[in-house]
Amino acid sequence: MANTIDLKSEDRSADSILSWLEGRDADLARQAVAARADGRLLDLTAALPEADRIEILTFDDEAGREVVRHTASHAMAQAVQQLHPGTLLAIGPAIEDGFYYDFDTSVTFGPEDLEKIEARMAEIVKAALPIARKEMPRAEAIQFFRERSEKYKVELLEDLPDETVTLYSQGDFVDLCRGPHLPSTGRLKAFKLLNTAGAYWRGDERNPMLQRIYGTAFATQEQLDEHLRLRKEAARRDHRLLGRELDLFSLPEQLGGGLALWHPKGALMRYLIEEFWRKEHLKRGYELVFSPHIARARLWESSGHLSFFREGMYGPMMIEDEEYRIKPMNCPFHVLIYKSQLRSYRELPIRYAELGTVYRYERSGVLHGLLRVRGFTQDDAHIICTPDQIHDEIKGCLDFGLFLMHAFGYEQLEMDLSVRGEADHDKYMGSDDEWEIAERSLMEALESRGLAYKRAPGEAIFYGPKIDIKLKDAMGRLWQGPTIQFDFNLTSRFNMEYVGADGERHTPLMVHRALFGSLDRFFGGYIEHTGGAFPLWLSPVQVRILPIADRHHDYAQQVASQLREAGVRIEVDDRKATTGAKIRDGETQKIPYLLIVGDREQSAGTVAVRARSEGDLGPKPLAEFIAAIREELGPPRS
RNA sequence: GCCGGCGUAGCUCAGUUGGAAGAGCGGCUGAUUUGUAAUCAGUUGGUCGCGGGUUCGAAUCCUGCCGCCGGCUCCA
Repeated sequence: MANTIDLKSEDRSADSILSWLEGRDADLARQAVAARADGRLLDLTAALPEADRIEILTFDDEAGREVVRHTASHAMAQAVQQLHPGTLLAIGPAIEDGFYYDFDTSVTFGPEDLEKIEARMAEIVKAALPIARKEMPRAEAIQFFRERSEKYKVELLEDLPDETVTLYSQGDFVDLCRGPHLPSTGRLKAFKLLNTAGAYWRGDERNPMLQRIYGTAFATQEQLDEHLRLRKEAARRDHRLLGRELDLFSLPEQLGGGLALWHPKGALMRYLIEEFWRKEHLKRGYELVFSPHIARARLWESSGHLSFFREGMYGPMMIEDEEYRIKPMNCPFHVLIYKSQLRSYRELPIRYAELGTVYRYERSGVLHGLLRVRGFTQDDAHIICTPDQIHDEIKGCLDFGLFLMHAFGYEQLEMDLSVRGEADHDKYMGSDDEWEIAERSLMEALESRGLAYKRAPGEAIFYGPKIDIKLKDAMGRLWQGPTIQFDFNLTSRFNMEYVGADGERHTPLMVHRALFGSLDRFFGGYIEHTGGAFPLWLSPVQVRILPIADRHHDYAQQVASQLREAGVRIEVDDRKATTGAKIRDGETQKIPYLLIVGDREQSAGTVAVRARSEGDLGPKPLAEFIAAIREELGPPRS
């Protein structure tokens, strides 16, 4: 947390914040990276501000981390320019967990280059170069960078609105930068360059391709080591590796990019997830529907998808001279079900839910395991209701989403409320009234549940505002979770109506809602979250029985049939292998319980229980074991 | 799609200067009858991603495709 110091009675004669702080609190001065007063970030080299209070930022503050990483990115850029003169600089910001810098250079950076650059950075750090801030009129800065042929910097400057800009320099290196920065390169403690990648200038593929180097920096070597350990752990948990090791799914080349096969164990898990999902929906008053994979192109014209989602859709196929398309979304089908009759307000709310498989074109370069595919199943639902009902419906969606995520062990959630931008209301569908009621119902739902959320103006989709829930996984990474979106587009395009109590026709409100989003992606993320160690209710094999020798096979089968009767998914490892090898295989397969049975168990009618990653729990009567796990055999309860 | 890297047995990976395709794991067979994370032996397994070229000779060099990986962009 930021250290706030009252300045009112302080002696402000020191020539910088840093020297003032050194006289006051040497410890804090060592850890300080920047300061903040009146909401403005300041370099430690700046003079003490007029403000009444000052916050001293350290690496523990988010803004402080950014300062450290941004300074690291400058040190990297300096190292690159020293090693490869003529390299042009694009941008080099701090990002979540690290930083990057984009370069325009004729050399191609490989892993060896990263080591060399890192070594040079270490020299720059050792030299403890003072970092100086300089204000300059924009025109002068343009002239300065033009002389150095830094065309990207010139372009950035030309787009800046401010008449005065700031430059930061350290040794022979100068960069356009808002700052703040550490007072000296010597204050960088622990950093590491991670990988290289191509990146378009300003993210636009019509622009030149630059070379990006990613790195990260921390306040201490221990923190950096921990971060690198987590990265390694994440790589070890990669769902593509676990998917093969646990025989859950595959994406064979012969099948085509972005198309997955669910193997029996993965399919069983998916079945269990879907069964849970369906039951929970029925419990909450949803009605399940099914829809086909293709539809006349005209339907997609009516819905507008052929205009605003065209690039995501696969090409036409002709059926009896009529153009059809594979569905990229389920919404129009649900709308047609709604429109199959004239609806009364008494029927509302209507909640249609479907596990609908959709196909979307994704460029080959973005495909990634199950997380990014071309065919996937959405857990889609559309709620159609009156304005009176909308508040309760949104709360219902939110509660449902939170329940489901908790059921899968996601405890840390972040909420975004995406609303219209201030201006430009023309580009959005729906009336001001509709937007107001929609935004209010979303906001109230979040607030009634005491959830902290981030309001994001301008982030709404053109057809309505939405809540996005993000999940933090076991390795601290954020994933897209449930989304609750208003849709003013389809209600209007399909002229959806209901007859109100007044006998008049009204346009209902429609909410599009997905909780898993994509079952495929959710499953991929869940594999990484759990590392393949699934809870009992989802484990394809819940218990494996390991007879010690052949003479125990009969007893093992007896144990197996009793467990099977109790509804446990079991296997008997009757291979001719040592018990050690069987245990190792069971642990590798991440089976929750291994039951070892030998002479002692056979004569006592017990099983020796070994729990996944907990080890030997000793012998237990079988009935006792069954009673102990019975509660966890089924899905979580609401 | 673009930039960069990679592609050798089911998996993980060696393969020197262009000169007879290898190991471990897995699979199969046999022996061992096993007590809490790998018993031993034998054996099987290859269009060296695909096509074209250079060469007396190509896994190795050149070239065109395909796929995968890290990113860019977009999003579930």
